[in-house]
Amino acid sequence: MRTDEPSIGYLVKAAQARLNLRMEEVLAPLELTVSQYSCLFRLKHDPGISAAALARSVFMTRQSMGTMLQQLRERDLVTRPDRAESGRALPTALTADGHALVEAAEAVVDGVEARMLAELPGADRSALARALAACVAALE
Amino acid sequence: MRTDEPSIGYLVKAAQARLNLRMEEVLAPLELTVSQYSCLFRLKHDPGISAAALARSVFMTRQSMGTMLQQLRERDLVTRPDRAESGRALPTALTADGHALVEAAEAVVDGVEARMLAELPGADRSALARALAACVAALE
DNA sequence: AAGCCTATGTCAGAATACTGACATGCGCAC
DNA sequence: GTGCGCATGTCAGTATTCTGACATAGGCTT
Repeated sequence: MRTDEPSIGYLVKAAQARLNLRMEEVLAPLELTVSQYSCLFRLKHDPGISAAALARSVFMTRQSMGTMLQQLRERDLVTRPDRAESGRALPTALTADGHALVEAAEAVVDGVEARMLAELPGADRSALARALAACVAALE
Repeated sequence: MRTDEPSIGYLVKAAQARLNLRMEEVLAPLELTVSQYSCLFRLKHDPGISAAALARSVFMTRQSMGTMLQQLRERDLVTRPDRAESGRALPTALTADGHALVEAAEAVVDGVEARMLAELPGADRSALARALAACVAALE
């Protein structure tokens, strides 16, 4: 009798927790937290995005993103105008330093993800991605 | 051309974030946070567990668990001896109130998980569980 | 044009979880 | 038996993120 299998919700949390832990380990030498990396990564693919949209894409509040962007700005990793040309949104983007750093970070983070998926054949990876996307959509 | 598919790491984070959000919503009427629910849930299945082991099982530090248990103790949801019979570990368990509350919480949380998996056939659910477990193990 | 709604950015305060540190108690090697 | 290592619990301080609130800017309806 095996009725003690962990729920899928718990497995999702477990996977996220371990992934976060391993990412912290490899990002620490670069002086980056996981949140900061996520932010820079997103900025690389969406330069000029607003802080609020950036926050939503990495599952944070815009207030927290505000303080984080201030720190990244002090390290000259991102740029942000003091005033908006039109509207309230301040378009944020990477500096050259920020771009270089996020590329270095991507290399080590890709290593972690590769390690996580090492035992999964390609077909299983696709199925996992589709299943997770379905879960996300169902909780919309 | 579609080369912008999100990584599995991002999907894991997205699923966990949305799941947490929906759990917060349904647990709020019970005056429970997700962390508190996780703690009570684990205590239901492992009465007498130590706070440190409890913390590990819900991916927190033992320090944070200490403060959380203090709060739960003040609400008479858990019991904890002031001194250990042997060793340092203080065996923690649910009170009758705690047991009743966690069962009510399980009902609403199960609803959220059911909603998350609504679109997935049974075979896909098994595959998802196995894939997630493999990811967790690979990051051990 | 005026009013309403929404989104963005920011300030202030609170909650939550973390790291570092230390004492205590057990088990194990020696 | 003694010393060492390891786990647990707790205190103190820090960091991160959150909620609540407000002002500003644009779109949309009327």
